[in-house]
Amino acid sequence: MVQTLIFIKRMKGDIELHAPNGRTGGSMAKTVWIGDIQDGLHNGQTIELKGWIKRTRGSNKLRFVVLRDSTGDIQCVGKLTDLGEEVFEAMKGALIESSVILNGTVVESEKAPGGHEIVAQSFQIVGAVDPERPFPINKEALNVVDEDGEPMPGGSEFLLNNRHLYLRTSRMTTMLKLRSSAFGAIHNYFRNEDFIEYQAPNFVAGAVEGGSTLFEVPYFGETAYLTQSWQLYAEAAMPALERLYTIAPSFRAEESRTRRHLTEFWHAEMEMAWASNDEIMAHGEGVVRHIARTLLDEREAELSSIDRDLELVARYADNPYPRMRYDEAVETLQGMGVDVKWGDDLDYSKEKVLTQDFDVPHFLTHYPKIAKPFYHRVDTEDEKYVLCHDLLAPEGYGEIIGGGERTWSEEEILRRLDEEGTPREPYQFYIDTRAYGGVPHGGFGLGVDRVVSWLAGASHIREVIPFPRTSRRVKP
RNA sequence: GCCGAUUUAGCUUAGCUGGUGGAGCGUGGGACUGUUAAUCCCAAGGUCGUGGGUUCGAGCCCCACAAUCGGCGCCA
Repeated sequence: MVQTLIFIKRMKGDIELHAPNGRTGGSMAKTVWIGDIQDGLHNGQTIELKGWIKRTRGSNKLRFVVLRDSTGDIQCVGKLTDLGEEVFEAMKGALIESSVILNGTVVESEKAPGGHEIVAQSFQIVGAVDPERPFPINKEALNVVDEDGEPMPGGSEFLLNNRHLYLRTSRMTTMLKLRSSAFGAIHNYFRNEDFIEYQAPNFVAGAVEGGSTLFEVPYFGETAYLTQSWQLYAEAAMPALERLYTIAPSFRAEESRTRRHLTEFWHAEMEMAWASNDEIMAHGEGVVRHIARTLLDEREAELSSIDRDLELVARYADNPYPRMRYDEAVETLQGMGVDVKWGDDLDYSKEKVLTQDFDVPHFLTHYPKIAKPFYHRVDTEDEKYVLCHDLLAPEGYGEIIGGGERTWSEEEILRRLDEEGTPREPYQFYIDTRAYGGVPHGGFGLGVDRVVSWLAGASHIREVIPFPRTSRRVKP
């Protein structure tokens, strides 16, 4: 199909936009972005700007209209003498979040926020906002604080109910940009390391995580479940692709009421043939550090705008992540007077104590076999342990990676299932994959939302996903 | 699943020992030619989450229910 190509100059070169040929009678494509204006690319030019009204102020002869688009904010000045009575009145009556097209001259101005402003020559409202129904999110709604007076815009019931409108406010827009860069960084990391992207089904027949609750879905007279992890299906493809990864949603029907949990979260998972626990961990460290580095390279201004300490993020990008065996962690905790005994799983309250002195993420390895499910491979050097790892983020953000070597021989996996009293039948396809050329292998799952939440310094994981799903909320 | 809270105008909230609810933002009207979350004046806007109880009288005390938030368990 023939399409009209419009080439637009942006900071990073030419961007191709595709407009339907002739059908709309002309192009709606936008050619000027606020971010570029504030970077000085349009000084002295007369331009056409398309955007939304963020705020207005002024007198009855001079109006200031702050416009926003996806790249930033800019102050526009409208003078009665330039615009004429009719257009000036329209500008005066335009409400917040009206969409507008404004023509004017870009000037440098020390008085304008950002250093530039536009002196308007024309002003046209595209989508008006009704005064009977003004944009409900105002500065008061954004002023939500918790009991300690800390800003907590993600915790307001009103903002959660109006999430579809909250998305366009500056904090949420910033979080979505950080999130995008994090997703891109994960793809780049694994592709650069010769991993192949691979998709597993979201409807599944059985559990992956022992103990985690599954969401049931009616499935043509049968019951299916929403996947908790791609792992079992990734292991099936491991002999074909050897190094594979995905970024996909996982679902867990846990009534967790914490700032680290969602019922639907984005899971970056990798699986790797011929790999030891140490080698898998090296990729876990590699991808997390690459995400931190990418955020600094691509989103420094955004991180600063939400008051994130850039030196802290740089520390996470530039330093190796130490490894600590489970036994050592337990001893450390006991030394701190924490009531924990060997064989206990380390819950969040203990993780928090353990990580309070960490200045970078730490791996915890070699958990007792009794604390982990059957697919974790037993350490041949000491069969009390399994070859696994968790990566714990500092600043109280908790576990961001869980992974390790998999039980790979058919004989051993059957023994582990029997030891646990887990029935074989639901895992028959998984056991089958061991019967034909099993090899040592492993992988990990990374909670993408958790990593973004941590690196952004968010007050709640809800802050970094557009429409959070928790045990109490599936709307909007 | 467990524990702890909250619910007053569109939003954010004040409300004393129980005696007919105040404000800021937003909206409408007015003033102002350089504002920076503009400012100043005026106005409209409330069956105080729902149901019941105590009382001469309930936003406030008691009970139930509902919605939501925070923390824990579990995990990414």
